[in-house]
Amino acid sequence: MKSALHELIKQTVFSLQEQDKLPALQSIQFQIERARNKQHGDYACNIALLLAKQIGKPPREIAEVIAKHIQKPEGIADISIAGPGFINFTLAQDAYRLILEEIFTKADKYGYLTVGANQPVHVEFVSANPTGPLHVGHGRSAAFGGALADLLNVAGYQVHREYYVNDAGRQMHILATSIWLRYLELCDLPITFPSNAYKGDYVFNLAKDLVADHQQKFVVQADDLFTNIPADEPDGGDKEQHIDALIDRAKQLLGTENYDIIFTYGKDIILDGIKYDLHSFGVDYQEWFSEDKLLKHGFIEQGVQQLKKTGHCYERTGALWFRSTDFGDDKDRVLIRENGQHTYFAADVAYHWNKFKRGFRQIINVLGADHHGYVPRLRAVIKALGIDPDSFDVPIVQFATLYRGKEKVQMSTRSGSFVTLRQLIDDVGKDAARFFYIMRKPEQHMDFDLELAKEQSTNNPVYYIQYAHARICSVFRQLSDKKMQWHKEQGLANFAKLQEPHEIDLLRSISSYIEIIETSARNHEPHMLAHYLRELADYFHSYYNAHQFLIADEDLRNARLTLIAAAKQVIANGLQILGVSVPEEM
RNA sequence: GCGCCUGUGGCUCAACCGGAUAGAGCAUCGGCCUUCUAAGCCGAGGGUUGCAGGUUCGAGUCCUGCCAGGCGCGCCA
Repeated sequence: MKSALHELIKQTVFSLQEQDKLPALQSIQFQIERARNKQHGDYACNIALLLAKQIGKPPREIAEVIAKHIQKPEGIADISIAGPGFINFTLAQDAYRLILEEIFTKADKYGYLTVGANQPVHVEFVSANPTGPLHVGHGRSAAFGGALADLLNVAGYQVHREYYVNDAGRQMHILATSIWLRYLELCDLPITFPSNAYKGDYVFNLAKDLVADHQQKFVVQADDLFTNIPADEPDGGDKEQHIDALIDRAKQLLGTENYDIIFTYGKDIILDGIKYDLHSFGVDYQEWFSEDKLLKHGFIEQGVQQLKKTGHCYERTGALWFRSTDFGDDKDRVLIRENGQHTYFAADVAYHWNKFKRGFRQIINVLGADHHGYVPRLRAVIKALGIDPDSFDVPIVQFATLYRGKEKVQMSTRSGSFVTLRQLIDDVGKDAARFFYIMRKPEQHMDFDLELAKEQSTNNPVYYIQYAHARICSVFRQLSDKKMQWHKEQGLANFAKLQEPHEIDLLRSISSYIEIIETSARNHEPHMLAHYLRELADYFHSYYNAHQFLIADEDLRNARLTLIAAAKQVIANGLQILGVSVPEEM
């Protein structure tokens, strides 16, 4: 309806210009939007306000000329002019009936749109290094990315969810070495655990399993281990040098084969854990794309070559640089180091080139706030490679500051003191956790009080929405008890009986679902859908308290049941997109 | 020092490419269950949208400068 009205206004103004009733003007970007206040009808158009200046007449006057010449379309009951010069449209009752019919026809597919035109979209999110379990910070990216992907899918895009597995870097070696050192501790060797190693309990558990599976196979002499290793930070040394030396020593003492066993073992178990956690959070991927794969397939070389071809690369002090400052970055970036090794950045160049080459027309890369400094150089790469910058979006998900009551919870994977996503799911539940995250727009910093989320779980908006759905189910369950029946067709036939303000409010809300899907998908803002569902549930609960559904008047009963059945369907479809379960009873 | 994000009732947050009287929830106070689930509903109080300018018919939204908080500024990943 929104786009139909937009087209209608456009045509009307055009024809008025041809008849010289309005001066010819440059094309103008006017809007049709949902009226915030229901006294203003359902839709409002601001075109007269925008034309006023160019034409030099009061906006109301222009609005009247336009309104007078609009051929009132089907489904519109009233056109009026209000306020400073808005043209307001009020939907006819019959328009609502048609929407309800469509809801029943399409059922769980209601809300699926074609605006995406089946265009392939690549959505990358979370992509945390597999050096430890996901924590609550990743949870926000997972909830947002998952909902966005599902939203785009519903909007008609062909969505590909991908997790970039950073499994070839130094951090992974620190992990392997950490596991091995814990293993040696368990085998009663005198180990001073490095300050820069991974200290989480999960490393202990991995080491324990390693002992169980391989017994003493990886034990070495303690003297060999620490001899000639540069001092750790607490001893006045450098923690980076210390750990790097230990990694080298581990490879040397264990030999390639045994070292790889530990390395792969740690990586696989942790990655499996991440997959499991995300799966139980309702987030699944089409592909887990590993950095290792980029390397082995020569993609990094390809990506760098591609960038070189653009002529924006140069060599200096033995390294290969990308002149990202040509594209707005604040400094140039190294691709290939002096020692011949590629940088992380080079891998990312290759990865994005690879995404593009796989045929994705839109690339969405959800990043945590700690990586936002990376955006300018990524954008520079996109531009240099000749990819349309508008097809590349990098939503930044801000941190959630964790609280336990009034106490701030410090998080650090290294120190091991953090709340895992797993713990969060176990504590507050998948539904509450996901909805809580999704309700906030990603760029908004948010406070997450674990205690409150737990204690007040019954006050969480998610239950409020789910309850609305369960209540409707309950009403229908009781039909037979009261020896009543519901005939949908009778309900639609008696649709005009729905004249109560509560009923109109609910209808209005239901009728805007499609637009919410479209807008939130277009803007990459799933939180809009969350807020909408809250509001829809609100209208339903008010209606529920004000009127009876299971009443003697058969015509009215059918009409009302038809209305709430439609509400139920919309709530279910919306929650589905957000990854929240849809209970039939609570 | 530079860059990005944020600043909206006591608290947590909305406000759909700038629109009409800035909206919800929590908390507080007052009402509503012999009636379809009270995990609900109805009502009340509570605001100079961080501050100061600017742009225009119109600014929470855009621009400039401050203030405050978060994050980032490696040939690390």
